[in-house]
Order: sequence, then C-alpha cells, then structure tokens
Amino acid sequence: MEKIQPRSLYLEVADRIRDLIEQGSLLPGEKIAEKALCETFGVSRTPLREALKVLTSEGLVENLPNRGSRVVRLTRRGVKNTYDVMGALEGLSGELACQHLTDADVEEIRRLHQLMVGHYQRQELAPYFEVNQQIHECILAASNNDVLIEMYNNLSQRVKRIRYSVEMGPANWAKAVADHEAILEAIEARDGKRLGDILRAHLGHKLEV
Amino acid sequence: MEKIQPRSLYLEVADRIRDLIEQGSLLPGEKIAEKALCETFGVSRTPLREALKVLTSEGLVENLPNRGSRVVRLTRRGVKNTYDVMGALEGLSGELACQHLTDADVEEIRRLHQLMVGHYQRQELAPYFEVNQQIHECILAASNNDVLIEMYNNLSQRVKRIRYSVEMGPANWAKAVADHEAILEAIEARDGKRLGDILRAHLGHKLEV
DNA sequence: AATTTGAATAATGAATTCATAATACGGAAA
DNA sequence: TTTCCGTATTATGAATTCATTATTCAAATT
Repeated sequence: MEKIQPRSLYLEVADRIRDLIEQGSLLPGEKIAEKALCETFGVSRTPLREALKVLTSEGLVENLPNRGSRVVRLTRRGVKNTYDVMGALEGLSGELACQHLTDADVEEIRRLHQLMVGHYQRQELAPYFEVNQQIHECILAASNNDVLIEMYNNLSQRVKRIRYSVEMGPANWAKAVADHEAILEAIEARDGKRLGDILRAHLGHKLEV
Repeated sequence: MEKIQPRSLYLEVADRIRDLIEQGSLLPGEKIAEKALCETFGVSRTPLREALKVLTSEGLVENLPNRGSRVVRLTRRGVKNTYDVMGALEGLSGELACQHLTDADVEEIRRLHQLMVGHYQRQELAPYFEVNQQIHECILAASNNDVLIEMYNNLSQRVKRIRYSVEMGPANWAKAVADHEAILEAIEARDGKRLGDILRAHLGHKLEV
C-alpha cells in the first residue's frame, strides 16, 4: 500500500512556475505579474507569493521590494560561476560514488555509456544529451548524499533553460566522449580520486562554448 | 550619498528566525508556533509564514503539511553529508582564489595565519576558531564566485549551531594547524590545484570527532 | 517641444478573515 | 484503571481585504 502524501499548494505552484521558466514561457528579466498567474493557476495570491519567495531563495527569481518579481537574467559570468560549482559537486559525487557503487550499478553505467557512444557515432545530438545526463545522474544518485543531490539539482535547474541552446562543436563533442571513456575506466577501477578529478574538469569543457 | 534600500519584512523575519535557531532559542525538532512568533516579532502571520517557507527551502526548517513547521533535526549522517559538500566547495574556492589573490590578500592571510598559530600555541580555542574562520572566509571571498559563496554560506548556516559543540582533541587540533601550514604554502605559491586538494581533505579531519 | 508635476490607476505588502485539519480534553464503555 | 470515541479547542492553509507604494497618463510650465 502506497502512502498518499499531501503536498502544500505553494509547492505545487512553485513547481509549475519552475516549469514555465524552464520551457521559456516566462523569459529572463520578465516581470511576473501576480494577478495574471493567479488566474492561470486558479489560486489566490497567498500561495503564489509564497512560491515566489521559495523560487527567489532558489535563485531562479529575484524580488524587488514593492516592484514585484522577475525571472533572473543569466549573465555569462553567472553561468560560469554556476558551472564551476557544479563541476566541484560532480567531482565530489564521483569520489563518493566509488565508495558505494555496486557491480550492478557499474554494469548499468557501462550499458548507458555504450548507448551514448552509439549516439555519438551516429551524431544524434538530442539522444546523446539525454543518455549523457542519465549517466551523471547515476553517479550523483550513487553518491548517497542527499545534501549534494539537492544542491546539484538546484544549480542544474538554474541553468537548465540555456543548456539546450548550447551549441557543441565537433571538437568539444569528441573531447566530451573521450572524457567519458576515462570516466568509465575510473568507475570500473573504483578510483574515486581519479574520477573526481576527471569530473571536475569535465564540465569546464562544456563551458568553453 | 548612500542609497537607502528597502528590505522586505519577510526577509527581516527570516533573519531573526535564523538567529533564534543559531543561538539555540529554537531547538532542533521543536515545533515552531506561528502565533507565538508573530507576537514576539510584532508582525502578522503572512510575512512570518513567507519567512518559514524560505527557511524551509534553505534546509533549516521542515514543513509538514497541516502540522506546521519544525526546526530540522541534524542527524550524524546529515552533518557528514553537509561537511562533505562544504569540503568540495572549499576546494573549489581554493582553486579559484589562486587565480584572483593579490599580493595584499596573501599578506593578509599570512598575518591571520600567524595570529591563528599564536592562539594555537597558547591553546586559546575560541579565538583560534574565530581567526580560522576568517582565513577560510578570505579564501572564499577571493574566489570571486558569488554562487559558490551563497551555497557555502547556506550549508555553513545549517551546521553552525553544532559547530561550537565540536570537541577538538589535541591530535586533531595539531593536524588542523599542520593543514594550515600547507594551505599557506600553497597560497604563496599560487598553486590552485594543490590548495584545492588540501582544502577538500581539510574539512574531513574536523569531522572525525 | 521637452520636461516636470500631479492626479488616477494598478500592483504589491501585509493584516485580517474564513475554512479545514489536527490536537486536546472529557466522558463513556470495557 | 485503561482505552476508545466524540466534542471543543486550537492551529494551520488559503482567500480576502486594506494600506501603501509604484506606475501611467494628462496637463501645465519652461
């Protein structure tokens, strides 16, 4: 029997707004009109405003007193800062994952890796990204550190809406795949230190675009 | 002429509640009665509840639907997870700081370092911690990465209330000071990679208590 | 014509009110 | 006495209301 867990309205609203930002319905720098959103969601201003406060502390929205809320505008510098931190967190996830990964986990990652390489060889960009992300999520989950996971997901959310627009040149792509070969090797060797170092550097490559 | 910047009431309230948690007026696991807090702060429930939502997303408070808010109870595991992430972030701060530190910055850190060693030799625990923290804050600030600073401060806030209760044995203390010697050397050499590695390991030592 | 002033309008911030769910209490039954 | 059930009380969730601050737009002045 599965538990039913009541979720607060403001969390629901926050999820919905996150979706709107991610999919681009709310653009960076755009003013968030409370009244309009209340009508689209069919809720009053109270839970909506609570949701906006949460999103503000998550870094997705900014709140100017008496002037309402806006979707934060991503600067080049801000994105670089975010990627740097994500890189550090990925590095940690790798180190920790090596302490927890079961043989089955490794097998699963190997499968995903080969799948990803296939997409690379056939130059299928979208599926490549999809599987690529799954691999990193596997490692992250295997870290067994929920604080880490929470932080990473938060940062990931902040830059998610631009990730799709990242154009990946052939040289960068090749480098990324090469990185992943090394990642797989380090995982199979359960070499946490090495995996950490690779992952820390890995994200940096993406950024050079 | 300095600008006056209006701060929202809910942010003010959030600060106050953070203080209450940090200084131990609100104990872990304790239920937060909204009405009582409203009276002590002299505000209505609306801004108070908004503040509680912010603190929830910061990880200081948990929110059980229809059952109110509680101060989160720190588990051994949770603290370890937090320290692990903080270590990773400190490592990054070291790497980045080496790219930005001016000679004056280094001089300042050297001064603090010697001050700290003095406190160690005289076995003055509280001042030691104080200066120790200043050094790490110096490095963090020099990272020039506000996302990093924000994340670190958040995590730091979560464990701040137990940090004082950490008993430091003489062996651990000696190890910490030895670490700091290496930290200073790496800084003077502007060796980001090495500084990062040291800082990543540094926090781990504190935790073994 | 451009800029400034002021009134009207709209939006936000915060208190209040209402509805609903949880807790506390008291009595009845085992 | 202990346990169970039902009512009363309290607290929380959410909508509404009120007050205050921005914004808009028209008129007046330079």
